[in-house]
Amino acid sequence: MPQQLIRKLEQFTRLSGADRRAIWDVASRKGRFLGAHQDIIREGDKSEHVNLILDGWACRYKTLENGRRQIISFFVPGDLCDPHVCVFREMDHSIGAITPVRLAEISRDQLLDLTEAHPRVTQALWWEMLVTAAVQREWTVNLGQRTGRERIGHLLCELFIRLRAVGLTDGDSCLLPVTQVDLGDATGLSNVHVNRVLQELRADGQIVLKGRQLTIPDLETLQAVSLFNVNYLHLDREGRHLDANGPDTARAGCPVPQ
Amino acid sequence: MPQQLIRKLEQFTRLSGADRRAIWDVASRKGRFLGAHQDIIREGDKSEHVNLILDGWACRYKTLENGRRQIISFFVPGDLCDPHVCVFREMDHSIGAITPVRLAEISRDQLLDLTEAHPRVTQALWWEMLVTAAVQREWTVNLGQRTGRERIGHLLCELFIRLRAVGLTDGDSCLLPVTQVDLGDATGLSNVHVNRVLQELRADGQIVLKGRQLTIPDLETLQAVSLFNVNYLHLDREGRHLDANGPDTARAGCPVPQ
DNA sequence: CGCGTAATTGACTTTTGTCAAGGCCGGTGG
DNA sequence: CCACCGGCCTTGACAAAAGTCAATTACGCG
Repeated sequence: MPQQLIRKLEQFTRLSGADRRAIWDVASRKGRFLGAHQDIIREGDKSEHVNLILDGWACRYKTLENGRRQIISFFVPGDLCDPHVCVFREMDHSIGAITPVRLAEISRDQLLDLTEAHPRVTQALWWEMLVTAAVQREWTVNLGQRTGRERIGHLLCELFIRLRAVGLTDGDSCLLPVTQVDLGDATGLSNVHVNRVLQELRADGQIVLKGRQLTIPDLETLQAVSLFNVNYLHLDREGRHLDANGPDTARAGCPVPQ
Repeated sequence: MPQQLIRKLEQFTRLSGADRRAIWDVASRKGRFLGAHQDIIREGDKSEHVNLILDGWACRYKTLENGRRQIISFFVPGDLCDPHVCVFREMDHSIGAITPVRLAEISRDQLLDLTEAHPRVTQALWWEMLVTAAVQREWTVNLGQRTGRERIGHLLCELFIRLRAVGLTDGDSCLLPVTQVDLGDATGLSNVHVNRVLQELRADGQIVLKGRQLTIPDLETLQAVSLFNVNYLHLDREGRHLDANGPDTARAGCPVPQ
């Protein structure tokens, strides 16, 4: 079931059959199902394990005292939700399901065993964690410096490319199971403005969005007008220098503390 | 010279004398000086080591094709700049000095030696890295959901509290060696608007800002009107359960990959 | 003292938000 | 099969927040 995670990690480095089986194994132990709009974990809770999204979409979010909500990141299949495992006493944000979600709960010990036995996986999980941080930085840029239209365009480019990296696109189309309110909460725009921006993008032929189906006829153009530079996703097999050797024996710190 | 780093790490857990000496040691090997506005490392460069700020302020930033710049985070003494060491082929952003800066360059191997010998330090460095990520998330919220005034107020609260955590405040005052343009680049506001917001905050007695000296007469009030919740900085000795024991021998993954 | 950077101010424009009403559409129950 | 319901999308009119431009002032530093 964790095809997407494996596929994503292989954007960074090549994994052996044993590596893949080990990932498959930890991801198949303990599952959980949630309905749309349910919280996977809430601000203030203690996070006990890492959640791997197997199916569906989720998001990290925070709600302010004045009631406004910011979506901090989106999670799609193959994403790991909270690597803070056991360092922080409690979550400083919530994670909620957008669609119905199926996830695997991976304990800290399972992860430690996995990484001790599979240094290549360790490297790949490090890469995954650092890409997550890079995405967060890019969101800061998005919210701070781009216009409404650029923000939405940028977000759609990012989501499309991330989905493509895990095999969840179909040509130039993908599912986009989020409401316009969600898009607004992620981009810092009102739902009304999101609506208008989407119409503009549609009118210019830059997107086709009908129901939950998104089509980007010309990704390059959308990227250009959205000031989207794909570098921050680091999808270009940066760990490929490891491909030649057998199991990597270089010292590799473990991406799970304690 | 790395008093601030040590002091900061002790916000999380208690360190032994040997832990502190080991940190002192790696931070004293190789230093570097930069003038204000010089780049410590630039987008596209290969990052070879972790930079520890010993003195001065720096910032992470990105420049878009249209010339606009977003400051993604501020670094003050005691902060570690780029833990991406050697996973990514190249930096996806730049780090620049705001004031003249003195920093320590810590190689990956030094860090690995340090963490292998000092599990408590490993834990603390994990905590530091996760706090950095939490700060980045909070910036996303700041840019997405707060008004100009709240954004500036929030940023000032954060900086003041971070400085206080490393002993760089003096009562209710601290140095704020950034221009209004910098504040704008960090909060997504124009310099003109930053100026007006600062005047409002001054007029309401919420800050005193003269030259590079910032005073916050009533931090609690400023926090309240800025929707600032300190939790995300995780300064409350969350690792204090480790205090009692001697050197911690629990498995601790290393916060430096490869 | 003079230069250059940074801060300030005013007038005006643009972007985005708010409010409120109406339309679409899929699902459900009679 | 159809009417109704609720969530989501769409639209218009207006308001508020923030940006831009341009000129002026303050201030630190050599």
